[in-house]
Amino acid sequence: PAAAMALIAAYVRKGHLHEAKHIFDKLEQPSIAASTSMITAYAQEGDLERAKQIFDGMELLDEISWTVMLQAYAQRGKMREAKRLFDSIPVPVDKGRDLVAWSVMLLGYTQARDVPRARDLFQTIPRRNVVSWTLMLQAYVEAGEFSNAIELFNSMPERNVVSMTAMLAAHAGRQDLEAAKFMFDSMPEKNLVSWSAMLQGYATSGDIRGAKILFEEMPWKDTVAWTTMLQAYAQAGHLRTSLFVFETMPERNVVSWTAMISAFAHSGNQMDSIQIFHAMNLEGVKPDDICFASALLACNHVGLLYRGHGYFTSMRRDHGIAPGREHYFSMADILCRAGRLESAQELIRTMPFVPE
RNA sequence: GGGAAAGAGUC
Repeated sequence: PAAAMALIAAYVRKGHLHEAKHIFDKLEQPSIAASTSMITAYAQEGDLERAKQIFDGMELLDEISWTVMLQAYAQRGKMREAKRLFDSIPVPVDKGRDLVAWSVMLLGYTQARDVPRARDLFQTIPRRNVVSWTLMLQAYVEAGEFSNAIELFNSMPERNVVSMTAMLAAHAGRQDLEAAKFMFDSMPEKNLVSWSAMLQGYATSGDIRGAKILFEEMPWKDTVAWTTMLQAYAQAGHLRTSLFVFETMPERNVVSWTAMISAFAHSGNQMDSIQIFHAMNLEGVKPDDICFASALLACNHVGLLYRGHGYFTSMRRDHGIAPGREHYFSMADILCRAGRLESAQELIRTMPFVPE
């Protein structure tokens, strides 16, 4: 049973819902933890119905199972459902409401760009911690309410490396290199994310020289940092250097590959993009929706009808990815360029989105 | 043994 739990947790973490379910189904008396893991697994798949089914079938619920179900709704933007559930969570009179549940709600409103509700909720939290404050900061940042973000940051009772990095990243996002650097230099503790955020600050400000210097000073580098550097060169038009970074980095994930595909496509080398896309498949790195969008864009620009169509159909068939708007539009564009107007119209007519 | 905040790719 304990071993089964460890297995389920491992499968869920890797996104292997089927394997997790297989083990879960064999348990006669699933523990709260096992059921909670399965809720997480279904929520990851976007299958809220099954997630709720498990939740409703549980005899005992604890703080974590409530919060996981809450998160399932909040992550999918179902804030009305989330709020209903939140209000039905029993609150122990002595301890008060679980802070994590507050955080999940706050994050949900942030992702919904609902600053008024986020602020209301934030002000209702009886004992805010640094996570609550950082979430509220992020709500302002993502809604573009920068002066509110600054004001909140300055009034935070406590800051840590995460909240300071969030503020640093906000400065970087506005290309305020001075403010970002000032924050970076004033941080008593820096981790890989802080360094990476600073690196991104240089990159988006077009200071490729500063980016390179910082990159070489970094005490640790992961794939995110390497890809940021790759992208910095690509955006500055240094395609050769970008490719050099790509070939030098110790590991490449789907984001690094996609950055390279786009770098070639944006510089007019669409055939190189397509070669990179193939090399990625040969390496066994699974393309995701964004990667397919980039590959389709490259096909579109050089008018590769059959290849483009091959990618488009392969998305669902081989990778289980539902084509989104941009995939349909790219594909329709490819068809148009090839003179297949009626096929293009048919595709747009049958796509599961409202055409604009 | 299961839950919350910060950094990279498309537009």
